Amino acid sequence: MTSEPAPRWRRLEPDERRAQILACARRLFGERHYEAVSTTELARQSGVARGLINHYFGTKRELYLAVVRDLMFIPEYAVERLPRGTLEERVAASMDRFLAVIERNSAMWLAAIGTGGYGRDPDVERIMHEADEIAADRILETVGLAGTTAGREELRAMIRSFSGMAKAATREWLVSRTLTRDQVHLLLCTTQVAIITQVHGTLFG
Amino acid sequence: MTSEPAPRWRRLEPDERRAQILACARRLFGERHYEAVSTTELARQSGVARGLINHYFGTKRELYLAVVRDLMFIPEYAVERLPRGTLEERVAASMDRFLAVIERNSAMWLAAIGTGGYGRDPDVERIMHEADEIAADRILETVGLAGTTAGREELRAMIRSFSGMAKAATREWLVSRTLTRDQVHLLLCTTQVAIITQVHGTLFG
DNA sequence: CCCGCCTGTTGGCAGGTTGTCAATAGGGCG
DNA sequence: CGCCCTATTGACAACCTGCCAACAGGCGGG
Repeated sequence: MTSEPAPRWRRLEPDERRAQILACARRLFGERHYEAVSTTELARQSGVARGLINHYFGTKRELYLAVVRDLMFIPEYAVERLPRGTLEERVAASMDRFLAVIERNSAMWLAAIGTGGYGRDPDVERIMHEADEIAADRILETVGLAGTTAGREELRAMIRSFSGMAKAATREWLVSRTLTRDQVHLLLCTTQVAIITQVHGTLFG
Repeated sequence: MTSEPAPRWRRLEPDERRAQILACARRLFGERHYEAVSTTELARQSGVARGLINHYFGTKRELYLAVVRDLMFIPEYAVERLPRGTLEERVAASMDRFLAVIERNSAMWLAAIGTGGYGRDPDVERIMHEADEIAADRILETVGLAGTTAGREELRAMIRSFSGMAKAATREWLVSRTLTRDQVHLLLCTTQVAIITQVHGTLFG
């Protein structure tokens, strides 16, 4: 007659539970900064015991790093089928796709480049650096310099520096609203072309 | 006969004590990130009771913000007596002074821009933004566009974006050692000139 | 259909951290 | 010399994090 007592908690697959906690962490870390989020609250909002978070991620810090790593995965804008044309045309086209992706995933992008808690954090810095490396490779392909050998590392370093400007510029566009999309496009295209033709050209032309 | 018992602690002027704690905090936050520094250690190394830190700065967070604010005060590279000449020459000269200052205070500079570089933390973000504003004004003076009215805000926004690249580039130079000082100089000069002549010129020329 | 085992999950403990506040004592001044 | 102002201390309460032994959901063998 009496139905069996409803289980007090459901047993999930590790991957599933992990993803659930990660999603909740992404949300909380997204709206508040590191130290303002306690594992206690994280556990409560995830609907699990606090100890489970340590079981899956080890430490609060590692959970945070997992979130950052996760956010850095931005759907890549297809590089294939880029129009053949002058350097300027190809840069303009790829930058256009880039901004389109950013615009569609603006929240995620801002969260990703805006992540970093406070204080210099070598771990976070390393993750950001890896992401910049990937972006640099993509740009090299785009502009058809993927096979360059002379001054390759310098060029990559300059492109990583350029990424710093791209991040700041998209923030001006999407957060401060002080630049329009077209202005950002012009700014980034001009700069990128200048770096490739003038700077890299001067040094290793 | 017995000399009077040596006082167990010295009474200092508030400003003096405040500065002493701040100096210690600057050192510790410079070598480790926020959460890895405890107020307990801060107090011990400062040679004061932990409670005194809260008395002077309120909270650990506010102490941190005070450090950041302090670090952002970089001795300004004199703008006066800039050589009269072409735009390129003036930009090159001012950039040279800029890099010289950076080189002399590299630890401080890296701590400042590494701090939050990109912070979801609104307070830190606001401080960094103020510093960028000041830098933008200085650049405008340098290139002799301080009086511009057409597209002034857009130009400032672009210069702030440029600051993002300058930060990343100095990091490549001083931390990763992937760029030389000369290469950074060339990169920044070329970019800045391109922004002013091509981008700003195109839009509001 | 029931039982036993594997392992996902819990809950409480120990050490450490932060902000507060009443009490203490340095040292300048009348 | 002694008073008084206030810089400074030390202890307390609340909280947080990492750890771990114990518990129980639910799948597979008998």
